[in-house]
Amino acid sequence: MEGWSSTHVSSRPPHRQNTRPTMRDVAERAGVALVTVSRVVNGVGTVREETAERVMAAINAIGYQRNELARSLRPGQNSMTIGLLLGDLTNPFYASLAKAAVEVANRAGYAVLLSTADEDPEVERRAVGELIGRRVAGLIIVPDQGDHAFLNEINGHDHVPIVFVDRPATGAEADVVLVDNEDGGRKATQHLIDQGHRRIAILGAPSYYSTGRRLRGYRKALRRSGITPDSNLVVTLRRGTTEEASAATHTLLTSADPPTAVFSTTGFLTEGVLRACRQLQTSVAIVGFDDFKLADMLPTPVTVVTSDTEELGRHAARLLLDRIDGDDAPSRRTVLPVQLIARGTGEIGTQ
Amino acid sequence: MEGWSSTHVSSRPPHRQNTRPTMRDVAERAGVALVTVSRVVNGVGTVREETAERVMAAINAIGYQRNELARSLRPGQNSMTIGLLLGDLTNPFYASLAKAAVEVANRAGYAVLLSTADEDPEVERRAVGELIGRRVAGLIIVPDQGDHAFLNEINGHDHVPIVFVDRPATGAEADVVLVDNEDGGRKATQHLIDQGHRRIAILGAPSYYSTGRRLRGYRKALRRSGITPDSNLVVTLRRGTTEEASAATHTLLTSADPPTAVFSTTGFLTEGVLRACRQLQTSVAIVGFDDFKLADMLPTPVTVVTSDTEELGRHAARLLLDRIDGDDAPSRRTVLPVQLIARGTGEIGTQ
DNA sequence: TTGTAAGCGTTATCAA
DNA sequence: TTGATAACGCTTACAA
Repeated sequence: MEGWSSTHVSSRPPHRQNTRPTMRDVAERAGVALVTVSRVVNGVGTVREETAERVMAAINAIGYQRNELARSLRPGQNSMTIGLLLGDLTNPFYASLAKAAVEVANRAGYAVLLSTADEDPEVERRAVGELIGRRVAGLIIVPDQGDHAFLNEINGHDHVPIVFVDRPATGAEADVVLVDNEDGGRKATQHLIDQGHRRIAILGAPSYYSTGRRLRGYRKALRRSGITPDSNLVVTLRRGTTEEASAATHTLLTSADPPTAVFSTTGFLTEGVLRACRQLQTSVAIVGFDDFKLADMLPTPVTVVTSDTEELGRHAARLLLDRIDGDDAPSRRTVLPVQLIARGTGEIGTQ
Repeated sequence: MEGWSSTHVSSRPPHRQNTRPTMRDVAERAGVALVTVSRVVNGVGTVREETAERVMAAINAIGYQRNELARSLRPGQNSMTIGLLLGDLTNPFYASLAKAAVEVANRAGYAVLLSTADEDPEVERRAVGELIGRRVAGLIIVPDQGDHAFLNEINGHDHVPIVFVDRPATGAEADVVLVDNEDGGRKATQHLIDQGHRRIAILGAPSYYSTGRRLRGYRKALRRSGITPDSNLVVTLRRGTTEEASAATHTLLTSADPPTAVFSTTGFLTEGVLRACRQLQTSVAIVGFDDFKLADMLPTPVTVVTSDTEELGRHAARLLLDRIDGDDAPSRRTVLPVQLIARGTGEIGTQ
């Protein structure tokens, strides 16, 4: 009853849904076998010049384009797609990270599946699942807090390399690309000390990795200068929003024994500090972690410590591509340098 | 010679490369047929409670996860992936667009392939090819200048819906989601007129769609107020960078008959105008198109006309998903409203 | 309720 | 140099 094996079926079965032309269509049109088309498309094996031309003509005529999904189904092929999992793109930090990573990946022929897991471990877990389900060849992740042990299976047993960016993931062992948070904290604080400040407050987001390291740098700088840390000047916010930072600054500056300087450890927080100052019509010395646009255009240009965020993304992508290409050396930890840009707010002296 | 049809092959062929477990692995472990696993995973057909539990147990035991790539190879299935093609993510406009689109898509179960084609038509064309090769179910594109007729085939014959954002594509017919550029231009200019200005310059990026419409609004507002347009006050930059805008502003303000107000038609340009003013230690009245962070914190807070960029992205994504779901009504053009936010620079009077 | 078989578009293997 | 065939992991008919 099956006619298909004896009769040469020249046209598509009627129930066909996917409408894009396939190698079979090209082959029919060029009057060659399907496998010959494959050889031409991939430039492997041997095909007579004239045959190849006929195939190419057919390809152009019907607008054939290789189906990468089918291709990656074959053993030994990867999907030529990586996954990128990070926070809110509205945060310029994540935006430049993404920009740079996409650039490197695309240039190497990889597509990028972008997913944003906004600080929610459960969302993050689901997102990773979606990406793995699409068989990404590797993952770049800015990990949230919370246990990431579930990634070890992916990275290890499943051989899907993972690179963490900006902070390591607790419970998971993989490559990490970081900025030198501790040195940044130290540099920011030291700069304020150099301007004569001794009562220096630090504003931190919740106990993320970065905040902890920046705080450590802050403490080291104080200790080195013989300044006794005042725990009233160490403020850890609950969520790390601009509004919280603004409120906290308000409290600090209107307290009995206010600080003369503030080290704010993220871009959002710096904005909050600035807004509070404006509202109070005061100014304190400020150094922020992370540079931001127009920082130099504000009434008092803002002094910051910063690192090259795009380089962070580029490096992560390059590292991941190396891993995908088979580099199986032990996990690497890269730390990018941080530099201070003095613009004004950090140079406001004590009275 | 083929033993495979008579002998029950219970273990994997040795040359296996992809190491993730498959339905076959689950089936073996649960002692059922592969198709039963499929039924359980997809919740279709009928499976006895007890059998389903055995299958689920096996799935959890070996950490099975459905291969979406293989799945989407079947007729009538789509890849559950859309493509997003836009400009430099460092531009907050694109970043919010992407954020919103990704959010909507993910929530609907779609993954997003992100590609950035930086104002280069050839790069854009290649990027579209890569996305189509991965069989995206739809495309959201912020089109560059240049002919986009090649997209008609994709949108029409191949049934891959396309939604253009921020500007229509020349030569291609598809849904478009825009902001009301002309009204924005009109509102910005009218606001300056209302403050008493009559010599109002306009700074535009190259003749992109948006700039043209904003310019038209500018002209209409002038005409309506009986102001004769001065062509010396209409400046079209060659690339639209901040630096160019700064230089152009410098030229304008130091000319024999300088304008008393400037309408800058993009965020980058507005920054350039502000920098030039600072450098010259002058101030002119300014209204910018597109809001930006810290606009309200600058020495003179910046007046802008703006629309809801995230809504732009959300709307585009929702429209695309509708199309993917089969909505085949004629192409739609959505225009989002623009509002003016008066902050200071627009309210600087004449002398 | 469960299973067999065919096929989605591609590439690797082997034979002609 | 070219082609027939199996297989990648999955779902949809159809059969038991």
